[in-house]
Amino acid sequence: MIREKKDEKHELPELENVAGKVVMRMAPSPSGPLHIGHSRMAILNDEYVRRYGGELILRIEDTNPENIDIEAYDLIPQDLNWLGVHVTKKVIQSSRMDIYYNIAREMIRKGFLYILEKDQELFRELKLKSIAAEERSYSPETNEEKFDRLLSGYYDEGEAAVVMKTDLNHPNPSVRDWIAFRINTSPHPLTGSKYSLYPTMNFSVSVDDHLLGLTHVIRGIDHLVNTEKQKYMFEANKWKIPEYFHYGFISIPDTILKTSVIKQGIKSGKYSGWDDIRLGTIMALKKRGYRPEAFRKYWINSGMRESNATFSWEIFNSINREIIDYDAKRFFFVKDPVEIKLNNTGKLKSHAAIHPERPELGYREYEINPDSPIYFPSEEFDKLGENSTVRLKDLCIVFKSGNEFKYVPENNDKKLKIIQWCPLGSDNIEIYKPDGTVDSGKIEPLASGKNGVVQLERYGYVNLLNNRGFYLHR
RNA sequence: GCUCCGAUGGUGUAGCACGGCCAAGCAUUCCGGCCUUUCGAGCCGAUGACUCGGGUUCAAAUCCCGGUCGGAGCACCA
Repeated sequence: MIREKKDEKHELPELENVAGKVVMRMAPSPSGPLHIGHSRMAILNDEYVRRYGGELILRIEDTNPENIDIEAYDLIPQDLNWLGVHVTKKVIQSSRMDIYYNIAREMIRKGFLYILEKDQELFRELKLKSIAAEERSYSPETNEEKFDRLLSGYYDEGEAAVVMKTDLNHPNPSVRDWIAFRINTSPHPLTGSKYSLYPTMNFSVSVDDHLLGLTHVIRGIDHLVNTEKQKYMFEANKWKIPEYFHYGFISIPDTILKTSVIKQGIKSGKYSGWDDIRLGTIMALKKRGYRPEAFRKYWINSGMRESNATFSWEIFNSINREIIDYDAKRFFFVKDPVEIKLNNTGKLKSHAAIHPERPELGYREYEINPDSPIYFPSEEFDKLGENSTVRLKDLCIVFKSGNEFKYVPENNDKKLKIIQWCPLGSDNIEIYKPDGTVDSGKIEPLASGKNGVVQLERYGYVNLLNNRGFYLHR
């Protein structure tokens, strides 16, 4: 159904230097589940692997024991799976510590790494002046000895580190002799206190990108400098350097994404969980009724530009609406209902399509007895002037008279305001909105017990879930 | 401050690597009209952009230089 649409434009650009298949990766840190920003890197990588064939590696980067949420190891793959991202291989960095140690030892022997026993303030000052720390010229033997001491737990946090030799005259001070390993004695959720010497991201990423055979790396421009740092690793070891591409930042307006903020909010009871619909997590967006295809289409549409941009909920919603509309059944919802009499003398019958473009789905029909009131949105009622005529959608025409309506027979006036209503016996429902507010009211009987995305006419698309509603978008 | 990146309508993009086919395409929003017993969908129409200044050239959104603005990095985080 969705596939039939003609998406003539909006294709991702070709990658450079593709020789046959590609190997790509996404590398989240396990601090929490994925949010909409992460979905971009996941989908972009997935798209290219689909196009060229090859492997898509999920590499969980958990070399900083202080920034790990154990739940994330499961939540991340779940989110990716829901997004339709096809991971062919999963790697967890904390299970590869020996690999990093072995390569480090090799590099120490070759003189590419040295052990620093100096406080970081001084080290940083020296780097700013392009001056070598005295340890830089120590022999490989001395360094290997110290490395063993480092591994044995001889040093405490901050007392020593392993440094990658680069170029002390590099114009960017942070590229000069960067830290390759540091000590962190916090317990690791997966490995406990087995290790205390952890590689920094620039070291482990380089090693893994090489060992896993990455051909292309696409990542955000925040990694531009890291790419430069990592190239020193590749050059020192004579490894083949992957193709890099850096895309610009997308700022996502009006959306709570920061893991630390969310975590704090969950803890304090402000948010109900990772899927609280006020959040920008994949789980929350799923709960509201966004479709995975919408994410994919949006990110392909917005491409891989290096300039920064703003995420457009407008466009995202429009894409999603196109996907869901065909399957969204129509129902009436009356917010803040008031009971209003129609003063009809005979029975009235309503006749409304379940989906205006799909008559085969049938109709929603209700009978309104004489003297029986209906539910009507109070706000709309208050706005109506005395004697003004409106059409109760799919039911009849009425005019306002005091606190009641007066029934009038059909007329030919096509320009009447049309307003939804609900029959007596409708269920109560609460609709939770992303801004944190809740709309409560009545939903027509035929909708009761339904789950999934529906369109509440003149109100918006809502995901129904166990007799509650979660607002999707207009 | 230093290093590095970027700049097309309200928003998101196409085009720029090989200057002319671009008095700039598409999507979305807004506005108007049609259709319609939804403020959804559909149809028609309208408004709206190449950051600025120089240069090269017969010709520049596309190449060069400078300014401006925006962003990223300057961690023993990723």
